[in-house]
Amino acid sequence: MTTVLVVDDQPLQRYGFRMLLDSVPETEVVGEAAHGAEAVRKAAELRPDVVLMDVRMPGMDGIEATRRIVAAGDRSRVLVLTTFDIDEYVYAALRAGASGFLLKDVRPEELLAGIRAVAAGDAVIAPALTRRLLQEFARLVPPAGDGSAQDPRLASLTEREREILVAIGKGWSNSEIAGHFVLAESTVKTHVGRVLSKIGARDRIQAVIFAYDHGLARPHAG
Amino acid sequence: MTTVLVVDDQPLQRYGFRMLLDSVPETEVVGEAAHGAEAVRKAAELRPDVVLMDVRMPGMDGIEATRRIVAAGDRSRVLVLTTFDIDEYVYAALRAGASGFLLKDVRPEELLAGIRAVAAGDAVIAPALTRRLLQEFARLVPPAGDGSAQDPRLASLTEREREILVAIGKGWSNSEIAGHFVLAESTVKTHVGRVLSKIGARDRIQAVIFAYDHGLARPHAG
DNA sequence: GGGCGGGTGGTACCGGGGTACTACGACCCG
DNA sequence: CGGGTCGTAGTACCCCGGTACCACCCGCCC
Repeated sequence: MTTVLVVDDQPLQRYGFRMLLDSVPETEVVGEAAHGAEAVRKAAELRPDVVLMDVRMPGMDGIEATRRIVAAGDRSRVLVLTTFDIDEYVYAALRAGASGFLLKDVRPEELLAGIRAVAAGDAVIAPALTRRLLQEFARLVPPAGDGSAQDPRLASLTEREREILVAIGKGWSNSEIAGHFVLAESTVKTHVGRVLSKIGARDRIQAVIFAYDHGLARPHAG
Repeated sequence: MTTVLVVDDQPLQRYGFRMLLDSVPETEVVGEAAHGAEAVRKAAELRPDVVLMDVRMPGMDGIEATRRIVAAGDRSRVLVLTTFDIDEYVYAALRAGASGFLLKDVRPEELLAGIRAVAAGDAVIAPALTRRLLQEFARLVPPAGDGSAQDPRLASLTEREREILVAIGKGWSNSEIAGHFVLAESTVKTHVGRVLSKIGARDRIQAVIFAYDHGLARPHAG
């Protein structure tokens, strides 16, 4: 038996969900909420297996409510529902920790399958959204593990120059680089000058950008 | 009617798929292939709506075959199947341009639903994989614009100062920034100075790094 | 040996970047 | 009204970064 909390500001919509979910033996609606704040409160109180969450609501919206419910760590999974397939909602919901994202025009059996999957710890995405998500994903991932088709400008650097470029990418000044590699500052200047010339950067700022774009420098999000 | 090309090195597996797909009126298997090279050739020849592609095959594997079929641009969608839920396969397949990824233990009706979705231009992911994909996605995206758990230094910036920081992140000089925003260079210097002070950067180079680390600047790998 | 590329140094110069400080209009709020 | 924030703008000053040019050493290879 899967317990469900239905969150939607439209009473009629909640009624529809309740009818559907209570009509099958495997799910049971244990509570309803009309807005985000109530959803957070009831989720903490009822500890449902799944929270069926509408995105657009007055007051605290579904995204923020999702974030808080997930942060509470009560093992409740959140399945987000929306009328429109607006991308920003999708991304925001996923960042908020939602386990799934479906459109409201989902067929009943698909919704039930979605709830089943989410309750089991899996995740679901509406097929229409999955395509865009995959495109976005493919766009994000490639720079991480390519390795073969690297920039010829990068290949033209000597070992030492690459080290210098990495140091530039860390934001070090010439004197700091000199200190780190035990070199004269004039030597560092020579190296930096050659690096800039080889990669076609007019100054070390664009060299930093080059380093980030080519994976020589990596975010460490502090 | 959806035409399907079945690609698998196991004859018995192909037979199973053919029986299933030909048993319903909406799909028809128009061809089979036993390895990647044959798959690429037959896809070009038969122009199926959907290619059901096994990942593990002798010779050219399903990933490479997928890449070539997608690159051919014949509008064939590739639905990748694998026995194991190995992540690297998933990511590689998605990068290769696959429209879907399902496990071989999928229930027949889910496979049919998947083929239907892919033929319609949507995408599908096995629920068990979707969860991991979403986690990965959430890991990749958050720096883009979280809103809650973001750096207080970033929050302390005014709207204008954030714009300036983004411009700095693009590698623009003060005069370029001035030109872009139609400001006096002295004004830009004032803004830049305040930005550096607020985020605790000693010069614009470290501001560039800050921008990248906090998602205000994005790699564009060129 | 001589040439060559890479790494290491130096000097000299100049311009952009950063700092310090000041100032004023617009706007909001108590 | 006064006070605060924000955006705008200016002047003056100094220093780091970038460039140009040169020089030496080392290892390698023709």
